[in-house]
This record gives sequence, structure tokens and C-alpha cells, in this order.
Amino acid sequence: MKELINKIKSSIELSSEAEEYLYSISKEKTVSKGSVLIQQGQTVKKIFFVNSGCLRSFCIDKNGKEHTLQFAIKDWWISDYIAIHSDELASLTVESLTDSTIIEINEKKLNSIHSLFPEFEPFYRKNLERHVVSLHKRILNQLQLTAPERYDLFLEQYPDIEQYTRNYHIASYLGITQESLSRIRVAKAKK
Amino acid sequence: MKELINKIKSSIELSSEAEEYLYSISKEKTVSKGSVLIQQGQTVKKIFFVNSGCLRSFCIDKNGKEHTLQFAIKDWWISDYIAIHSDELASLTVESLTDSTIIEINEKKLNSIHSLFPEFEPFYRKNLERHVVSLHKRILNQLQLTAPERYDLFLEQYPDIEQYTRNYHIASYLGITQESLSRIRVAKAKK
DNA sequence: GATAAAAATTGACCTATGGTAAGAAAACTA
DNA sequence: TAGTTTTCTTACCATAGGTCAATTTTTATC
Repeated sequence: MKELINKIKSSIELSSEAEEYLYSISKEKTVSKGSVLIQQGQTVKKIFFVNSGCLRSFCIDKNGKEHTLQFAIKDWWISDYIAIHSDELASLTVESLTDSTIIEINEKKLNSIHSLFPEFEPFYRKNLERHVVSLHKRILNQLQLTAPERYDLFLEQYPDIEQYTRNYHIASYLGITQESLSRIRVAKAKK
Repeated sequence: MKELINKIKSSIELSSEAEEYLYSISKEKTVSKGSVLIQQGQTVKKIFFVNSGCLRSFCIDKNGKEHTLQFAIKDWWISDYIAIHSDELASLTVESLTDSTIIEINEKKLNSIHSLFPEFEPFYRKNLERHVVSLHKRILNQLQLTAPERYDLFLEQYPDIEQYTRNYHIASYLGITQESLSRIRVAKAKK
């Protein structure tokens, strides 16, 4: 919990009441590698803040192939935002790629923090804005870069993630097969 | 201006002071087809709300190819959010695809509306959340669908946009060449 | 540390989409 | 509406990346 509170405090002034409220709606958890926190098709009530380890969210398409939407490591948030914000069942699965410690927060309760403690709004807004920026960049990258370029950029932007992931996780994030990623890695090593 | 105020009021209670403030920072404009509202490389200070017509934002890659990030029609917002929220120069160009009427708002001033009129926050937050959801969906579609499937989905999701755009605008949004889109359209017509 | 399971690599072949260039059609413009 | 420019289509070939199957390497488990 300290990590989350500190992160928030580095961005805004948080009254002790607000801090207490946050504590009251949060639950620290240890999850083991392979745990599924959100299951495609079920209702989504929680969002997760990562203290240590690595999680990912992905969907499974009609051919059974996985497509990774997001990785989350220390200090990142993860959930199925499509489900949460459109009140639908989960279209994503969120799983832990390592033994991880996370903070689980009920989304409805987190949402009422805005009316209870308006001071929290700017923090939340900034996070959303940064999120939008990163999504815009990812879409533009997907549109204009080749697979090897996207892989290079991934390694550059997220140097800390590779240690937690299997290659096929990364391939499914980049939008290529694991075989293609393997060939890209070989070509890269030869240079 | 009415359109924007009404849109906000359909979502939240807006005090007359807040409404007045909004008026004071907004400027209604008529722009003609082909006008460039934001130019790649320049500083970005405005965001735009569309009353009529159609705009798009796109980047130009190192080979001179255009990649469309977003279209905006009636009631949509558009700008270069990457530049605005990371305080960078524009990496996007925003142009009007038709004669359009828009509301131009200074982003810094719009941003201070939150401290001046906290009632505005939920409206802004909801918009951001919806935006995130649509971006997540777009990324997942790009990862799992073929080009013809993405085109079908585009027509289904944005039936009103096609009338304003050239095929190569849509192709550059879908991540394919205009030649490929042309072939897809032919194949579709034959069915 | 031996064994089993999972992941990564490799090779042969395939397919969707891209590139180029030319001509046809449509959309502006005078 | 004739002329010009832009956009769209089409044909042919090129290529990035996908598929499938076999093999090797790595990781997990007992």
C-alpha cells in the first residue's frame, strides 16, 4: 500500500481522510505466476495496481489466438477498462506472468473517491491523459513501423518488461507470430 | 456554441458561471476544406470541437506516407493530444476534410476550468474514459482482424464518416494502402 | 539432477498485402 | 462544359509475415 500512496502523494496533496478511504477500499495481495485475476466473460469489479512482478491483459480471438493489450509492472495499473467503463462483461483476461504483489481496488468505490475527495481528480485525470497519449503513440507505431522496428522500440520503451515475459507474449503484443519474432531476433543478433 | 453547451448539459449540471467561462474561452470558426488547423512541428494550443463537417488527424512517416489517427465529425473532439499532454511540438497534422464549423478552445484555459468549476470534472473524466475504451478496442481490432474485416467494422462503426472522406484517408486509418482498400472494395462488391 | 513440459527455433512453403505503373473515373476549376 | 487535377482501379510482380511440422533449448517439477 505504501507504494501506491507514495505514488499519489508525489503528484498531489492527499488529505489523511482521503488516504484512509483509499486504505479502506484497497487490499494488498500476493498472486502466484499463472494466476488469472480477470477472466474473459466474467464481470469486472476490480482494478489492480502492481507493486512487484508483471501482469498482462489479453484477448483470445475466434481462432483461439491470444493478443496482448497491455503489460503492467511496478507502479502501473491494469484491468479490463473496456468492460469497466462500458459496463460489459470482460472481453479480456488479466493474468500474472510472475509471482506478483498487487493492490486490488473495487472500481465502483474508487470511482466515488472523486465526489468524496475532489483533490483526487487531478491525479486520476493526469493518469488518464497519459494513458491516452501512450495509446495514441502505440496506434501510430502500429500503423507506420515494420515488425522489427516495433520490436526495437518495445525493447527501448520497456526494457524492464522483457525479463518477465515469454517471447510469445511480446509477439502477441507486437501483432506478429512468435515464429516471426524469433526470426527477427536472429536477424538482429547477426547485425 | 449551443451544440457544445447542450452536449455538456446532457451529461452534467453546468452552472451559468461555468457556461459563461466556457463561452469566454471558445471561438466558433468556419474553416474551408483543406484547411490545416494544427501543423506537424508547430506548437499546439488549441483543441477543437466539431459542429459540422469532418476533420482528421494524421502523421507523416519518414517515407512521406500518411497515417490517420482519428476522424472527427459532429460532436467529436480533435487535437494533437500527444503534443498537448506531453508538452511537445505537434507530431500530428489536423486538417479539415470538408468545409466545417468548429469551436476552437485554448487548452490551457480549458484545463483551468477544473479548478474554477469542479462540476466540469466528471464530464471531462467520462470523455477520457470513453476515449481510452475506444483506443483499446482499436488496438485489439488491429491485432486480431484482417484488413477486410477492419474495413467492414469501420463502415459499421462509423457509417457517417465515409461520405466525407477519400478512400486513401480510410486506408491510412486502417493501416493498408489505398490500392489494397480498392481491391477489398471490389471483392466486397462481388459478394 | 533426471525427467517432463513448455517455449523457442528452424525450414519449407503459403498468403495477404505492398509496390509500381498505367489507364479510367471522378472531382474540381476556369 | 472543357480542361485539369486528383482519386480510384487494375494488372503484374515483390515481399513481409504466417502456417505447419520437426527439432532443439529452456524451464519447471519431483
